Amino acid sequence: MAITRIASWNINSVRFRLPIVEQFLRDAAPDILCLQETKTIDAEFPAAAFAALGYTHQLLNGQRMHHGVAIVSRVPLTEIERHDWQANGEARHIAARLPGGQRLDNVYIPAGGDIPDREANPKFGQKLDFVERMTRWSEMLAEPTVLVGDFNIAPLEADVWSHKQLLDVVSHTPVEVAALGAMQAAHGWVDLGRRFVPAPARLYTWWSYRAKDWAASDRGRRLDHMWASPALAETATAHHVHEACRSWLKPSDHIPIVTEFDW
DNA sequence: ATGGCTGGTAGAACCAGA
Repeated sequence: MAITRIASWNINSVRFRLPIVEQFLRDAAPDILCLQETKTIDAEFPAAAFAALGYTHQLLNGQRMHHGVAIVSRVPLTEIERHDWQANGEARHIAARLPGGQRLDNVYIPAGGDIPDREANPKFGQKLDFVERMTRWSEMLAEPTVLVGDFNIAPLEADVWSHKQLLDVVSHTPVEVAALGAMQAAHGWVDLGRRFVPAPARLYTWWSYRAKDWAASDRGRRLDHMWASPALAETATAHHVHEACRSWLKPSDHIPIVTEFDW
């Protein structure tokens, strides 16, 4: 058996942040990296830079300016499909078939705007609808799958710096947490982050750019996740959050997360 | 309690992120 490392990172512009992506790939050496918020059309994706580091297999679903996802890999993979769970043309998902037959889904769930109310803020309703459609998809999904990405929901009290102060803040509201819980139950998804770092231990993947000192204030949230089908979850051997990347030059506001599988 | 920052694109008294 060998170890396969899968990483996920909301990079907040893959072109602007190419130097730190390259540094991460050198340091962490994942076999596969799933990116969200690439913010570029596929024709301008820095394909040659990734290929130069050995990540020659690339699946791209980008768009101009916003959103965009990609999977770059040192092992062969083929595209299965790309869902548009908002039915509005936004590039938020791509899925791959891995060499061992496993399925890998990379998703960027909508942030949902500022106001946690469907009527006052249509983006919040779109976010809930997106999760609802992923729940219907999860119910039907019958193959061993790893689902990673920026879910933009921090479900547990220990996933945020202050449960009480974030109850009305989009990403941690009870309605979002309930929707994500329903999605998790629909396939029996195993939360790999919490399998290896059980609550109530602190586990964050995002810190706002607006803090003067992100590490000192430590007002983090766990917005990025890796889930696996029950049988596949048993093959996971380690999980890491690369918090140091938040302090790198020109950082993303998210950090990369990695799970190792014994495949 | 509020405001605080960032990238892309346009050239903003912008938008979107979360």
